[in-house]
Amino acid sequence: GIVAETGTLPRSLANIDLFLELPRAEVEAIEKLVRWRTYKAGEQILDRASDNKDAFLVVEGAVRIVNYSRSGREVAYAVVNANGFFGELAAIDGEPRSATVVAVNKALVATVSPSLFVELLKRHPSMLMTVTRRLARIVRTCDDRIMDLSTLGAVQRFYVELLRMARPDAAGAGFWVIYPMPPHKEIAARASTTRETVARVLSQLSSDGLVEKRDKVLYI
Amino acid sequence: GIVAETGTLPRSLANIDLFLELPRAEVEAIEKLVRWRTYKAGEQILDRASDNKDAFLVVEGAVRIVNYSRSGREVAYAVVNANGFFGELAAIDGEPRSATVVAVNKALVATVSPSLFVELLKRHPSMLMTVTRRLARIVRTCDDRIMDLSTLGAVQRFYVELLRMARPDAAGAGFWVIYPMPPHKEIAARASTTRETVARVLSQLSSDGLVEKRDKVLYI
DNA sequence: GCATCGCAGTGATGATGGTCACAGCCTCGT
DNA sequence: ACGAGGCTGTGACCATCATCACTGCGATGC
Repeated sequence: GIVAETGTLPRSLANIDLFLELPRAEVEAIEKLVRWRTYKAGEQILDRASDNKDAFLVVEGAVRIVNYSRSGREVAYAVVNANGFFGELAAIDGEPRSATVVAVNKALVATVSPSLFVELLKRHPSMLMTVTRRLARIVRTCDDRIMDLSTLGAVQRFYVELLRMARPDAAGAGFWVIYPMPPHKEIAARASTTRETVARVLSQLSSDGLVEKRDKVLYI
Repeated sequence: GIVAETGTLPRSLANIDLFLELPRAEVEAIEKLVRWRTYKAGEQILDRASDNKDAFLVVEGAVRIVNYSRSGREVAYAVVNANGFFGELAAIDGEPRSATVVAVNKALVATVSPSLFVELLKRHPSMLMTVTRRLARIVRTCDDRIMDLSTLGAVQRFYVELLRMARPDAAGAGFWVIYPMPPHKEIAARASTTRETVARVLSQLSSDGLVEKRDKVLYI
């Protein structure tokens, strides 16, 4: 759920996507080999500059993968939800960290040493295959993004980002909704533009009657 | 070599990076299961729109991975040289092609059916690992590029592209050289800018004495 | 050897969008 | 309940670059 405010923590890796195909016993063994840690909302989990090479499993909460340019501009790469993982890159190739990671919500995260991670991948080819498929998906996403950045203007990028975020309305009619409407700042980071542009275009769309706002956006 | 003008073709997969760790016998078996084809310089090998899902091994020559926007703008992703491979994405995840591929030189390419490719990966985890590492490298490259596109101006992107292409001069002194100087058009595609901007900035640099041209560029 | 085509250089122009600067609003925490 | 700090709208301005439009030049083919 969004946040289980209830005091303590189910330190189980049973639901982690990566381990779905592993025998229960093995997963329980792994649970004892990882380090556990909770992070507060907004807390930094991993810094681009750090020389840490661990892989991370997100057990509860969610996490944003992000990067800051020298000039302080924020570029958002992705969000990893509960039961996902991140930090595979450095664990696999031993190169330096390529991005910074911060907790969105309060989050419970398990840390896996790179040697253990690689060991597991070697022992369980199906796990390796999962990682590979994930990387494949990431590559596709990145390629698309590069295309967008290279060929579209800021406004258009914002449009497609909107579309990406929107899901067809649950209750029938041709609406599309963006439910937890993220702050302009964040949309801007995803579309690689500025807060101001997002605000402007949004109010433009709104006055054109294309979108309506009520804590969430409605599409016509 | 650049091009072996000598008539025919050494249809061997012995040097393909992917197979380096495989026993010779196995590689020879594979040689009989692939389709062979040569392409002329500039010929299109793979179209973004095609529903083909094969993987490809580059035996001779080189290949450019590229994409065209609706407006005809070209975005260059990468170059795959002899002994490399491409097309893994679709072979792995079965999704549609994400890019177009054209031959740079005359090229000899072996085509592997997706089922065989996956089969091989399953049978040889070390091969899978190689593919995974390659994807990891690609992801890193893409991330960097997204950063550049998001935070740098066209001119600066061109600068860093120049730097990326340059290698320290073989013979001592503090020069950096770009040897086979690609046409402006192509540099522009890599840096996501236009031919004109490249030309302009280049002549600017040149009049500042920062670079000199003589079929190849010299750095001070 | 001449014609052709693609590459290279450069100017003029205009749209796009980033930056700065405020002013109103929420919303949370105490 | 009230302040503070973050989100949001919007105006003015101006740098950046893509686009268009030509002009040489250098290969390449017949």
